[in-house]
Amino acid sequence: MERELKEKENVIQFMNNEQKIKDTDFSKSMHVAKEKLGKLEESVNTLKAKNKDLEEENDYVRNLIQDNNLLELYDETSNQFTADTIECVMNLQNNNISASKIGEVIRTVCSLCKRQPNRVEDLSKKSNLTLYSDETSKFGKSFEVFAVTDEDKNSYLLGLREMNCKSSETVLETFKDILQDFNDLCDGNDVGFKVLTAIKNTMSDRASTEKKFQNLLENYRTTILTKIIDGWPMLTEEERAASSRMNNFFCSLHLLVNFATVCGEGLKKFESLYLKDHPIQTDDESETESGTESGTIRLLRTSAKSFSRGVDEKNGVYKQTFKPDETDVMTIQVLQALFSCMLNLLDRQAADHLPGGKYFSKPTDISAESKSVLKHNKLPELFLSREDIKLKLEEIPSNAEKKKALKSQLNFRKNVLLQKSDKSYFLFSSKKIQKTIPELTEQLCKLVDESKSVATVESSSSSQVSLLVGKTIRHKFTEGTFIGNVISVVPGFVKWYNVTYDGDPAVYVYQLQEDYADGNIEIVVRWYTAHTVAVVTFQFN
DNA sequence: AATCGGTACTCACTGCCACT
DNA sequence: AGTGGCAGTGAGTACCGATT
Repeated sequence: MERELKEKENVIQFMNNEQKIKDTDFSKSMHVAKEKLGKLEESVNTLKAKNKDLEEENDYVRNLIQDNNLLELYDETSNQFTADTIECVMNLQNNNISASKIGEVIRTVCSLCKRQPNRVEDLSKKSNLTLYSDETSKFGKSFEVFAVTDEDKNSYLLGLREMNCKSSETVLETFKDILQDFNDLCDGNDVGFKVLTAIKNTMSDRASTEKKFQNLLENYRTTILTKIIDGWPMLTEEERAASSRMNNFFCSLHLLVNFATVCGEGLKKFESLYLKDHPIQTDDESETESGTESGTIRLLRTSAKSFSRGVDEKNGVYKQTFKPDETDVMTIQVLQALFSCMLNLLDRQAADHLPGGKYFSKPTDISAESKSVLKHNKLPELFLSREDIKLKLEEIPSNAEKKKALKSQLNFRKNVLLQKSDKSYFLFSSKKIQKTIPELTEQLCKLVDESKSVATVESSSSSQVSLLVGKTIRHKFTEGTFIGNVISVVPGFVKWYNVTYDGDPAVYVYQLQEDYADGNIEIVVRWYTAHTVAVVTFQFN
């Protein structure tokens, strides 16, 4: 019995051992299987990724093919015809294809290539356009550029023509020519005239020819209106006047530049007056009167070179301190002199916007009509710069030289000016294929455009913040005059201001602009009132 | 007819920088 | 060290139209 038990035990032990060996075998093979599985999973993953890549590429290529079906004659983002299109039209015209047939030619050729031209903007259906015009002369030739913006501030080039003379009549004739071309181009729909009637505003510099041109244009537009508008004789006198009236605006950048010029002249006058009373003891006679530039500006220019960061790194002295000193009295005199000069200029150049001017009261109908007006007249210059590039390029005889010139221009913008833009604009080749001269030209034009363009979207916030905020005012009440600080505009109520007055902790709310217009508020300089400096009035007449 | 106000271009000069 | 190219600057000039 005992032996039997032992034998069984032995058998069990043997079986156990056997089992153990089998277990390890199993775990071993299990491990191998797991490894295999891992490897398989990995390969599945890579295959999946590959598949995804391929799918994306497929999509991309499919899009590309679809895109390619559409021939881009018109750039939707910049709202202009592409340079290629313009060049194409010019070439067609050079080959004696009549203007009225050009559209048909392009369409036919497109269908031959199994492609479709994209849409073309219809200016004649818009309203309240703004006409920009600017004259320029190069090497004795005069050019006039006409451009238009719509209410969304999209810009269109109407035409760039050479003129034999720059009188206002010639400008008008040139403009009529362009409109006539529009008419011819669109087969008897009077499109040019419709565009003309849609133009409600003009923007230009203050050249006397431009002013005269605006008058001539207004008259011409009225005569066209009588022909275009059905039932013109039925309209009342006011309705006729309203639709024939145009708003003339002038470039505010020119105004800024003129500020500088006027200030320079004012300073010069001030200096000569001052030097009469306070002759400078100097051995060098030539130092006193030299040139027509005012000494102050010259000093500013020199010190800008020595003191400002970036102008001249070697001489950089960055620290600046402002504190009251004995020259402040004169500073006030100089400032008053300058302000009187600026006032003089504003009287002349901004009369329309000052009291008594036609835009002073801000009639609501005008602000609706003038939605399309930009604040400056840079648009014609922009189109002109493109033309300039092409003209200059034509002067270069060989294609290799042309390419070289374009490349160096692009390199200059990239490496020297450090112009930030789409990186592809700086490349000379794409996918190992050298770019053509028109392509490079277009890149350069785009870069020049970008560097010239300013944000045309006016920041509403900055224009809303009143100049009064943060100023010290002398506020006249029936009870007397109080000195106060304008803290802020009441949120949500632009016309209302929070004001505190000296010796009174309370915050008051007033419509300061009305009081300012009535002459009950003066903006004062704190320091000036504290020291009660006797101010010498200074006038240029 | 002369002057003024306004715009734009050309020319000469200057200082800076890179290249030789 | 000398030189050429380049941009910025001021002066001069042309031109147009309005005003005196």
